[in-house]
Amino acid sequence: MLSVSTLEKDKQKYHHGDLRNTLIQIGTEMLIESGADELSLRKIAQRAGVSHNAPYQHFADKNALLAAIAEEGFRLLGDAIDEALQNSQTLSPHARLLAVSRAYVAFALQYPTHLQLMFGAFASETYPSLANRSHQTLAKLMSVVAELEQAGQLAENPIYDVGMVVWIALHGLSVILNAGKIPDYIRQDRTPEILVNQFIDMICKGLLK
Amino acid sequence: MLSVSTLEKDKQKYHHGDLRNTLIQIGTEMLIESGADELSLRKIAQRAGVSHNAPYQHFADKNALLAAIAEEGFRLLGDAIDEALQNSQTLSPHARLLAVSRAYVAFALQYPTHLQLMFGAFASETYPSLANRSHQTLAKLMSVVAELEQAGQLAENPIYDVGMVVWIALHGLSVILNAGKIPDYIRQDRTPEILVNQFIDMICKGLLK
DNA sequence: TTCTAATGTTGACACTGACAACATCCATTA
DNA sequence: TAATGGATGTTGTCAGTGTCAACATTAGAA
Repeated sequence: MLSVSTLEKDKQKYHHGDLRNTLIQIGTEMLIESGADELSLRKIAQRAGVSHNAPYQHFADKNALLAAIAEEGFRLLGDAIDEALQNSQTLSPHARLLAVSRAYVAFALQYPTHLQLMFGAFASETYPSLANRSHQTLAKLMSVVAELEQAGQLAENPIYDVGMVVWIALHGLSVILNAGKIPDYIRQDRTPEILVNQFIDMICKGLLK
Repeated sequence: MLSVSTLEKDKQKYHHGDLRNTLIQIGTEMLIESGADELSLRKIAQRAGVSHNAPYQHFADKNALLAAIAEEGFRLLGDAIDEALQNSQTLSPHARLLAVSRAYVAFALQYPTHLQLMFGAFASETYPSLANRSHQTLAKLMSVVAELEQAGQLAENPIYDVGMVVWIALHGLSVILNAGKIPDYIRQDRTPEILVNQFIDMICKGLLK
């Protein structure tokens, strides 16, 4: 092999420098591009310009890298929610809840494979930082619920339970939309946004008399 | 190889007879036993006592077999719901809704990998019979909602939308429970059954004043 | 009975995750 | 400054996987 001039911009050092984060980033990209089935450690390593075994210095096994990618997914989801909160500052708590809800489902539809990874069965004890990230995401939902509470609009339920119900509804809707499991005769012409608005509103107001 | 006496009980015929269903059944068992990662066409074929390529006579590829296993999962879920309906015949529509809800979540917790498969991204056009099965499952939920309607207990929402909201909530709760994503400080000591009862009740009554 | 389509087998191939042994490099310390 | 050990990356290898192609066996229709 020829030795590479140190003046080259992308000079190839023996040590990558930040391989761990690079692998997570590339994995995230490939997951978005080609889906979870096409994700292989070796392809990720290759695209990072590193040997097929280098990832094992930073991740115990493939699952550990997937968990890190899932964690990155929660970060992205958190950003999307934050953005919705930013853009709805002047609105009522209820309108903000709907804005956040739409952002959640929009994220789910944009990154379906990510969502599946994020809610896969990664043991919290094995991947505590992943668990933390998911709790942080939930906290963002809770903050909107807290606004409703402060506005005196909440029925008499534990506030945390209200947040959980919202999360559950958003996630259920996301999964069922992604799986294409809403029959046409029910869905009719409604966009995801409209479905979110209507379904979350129904939950806010209650299904029964 | 020695020729096998035709008197042997499990004589090995060249043609299996009902390989397609056998593969689905074995796949279902292995999915329950060892999870989706351990599922391989070759292991399933081996356990069926058949060569590693025999499955390709009945399934275009691995994904097609997975779709069939997912379909079997909807059948099992349907059975669980039917059983809950049987056992609650004397109860009120609302109590029957809760019974079905508990059955749904109980199934999800018992067969977590199945649930993930069932709501994976199988294109409805490619696997129409899987789509049918999922619609049949939804119909069972709808029947309980119809009871509520006939009892005059439904708020003014399209009945199909009510059914969808119930499904969404049940599925969201199932996934989030399976993923272990309810923080301890929220979950406290509540069993899944109690969580189902409380959360579904909250949705029935509404979150807001 | 004959013949053809359905069903099952054998063999091969590229790809994958993982392990072990080795190479390179960086940072600390003497 | 020099060396030395731990962190990082590489090469080689292995069993297991999904899939394709070619072939073998069989059941059922003609």
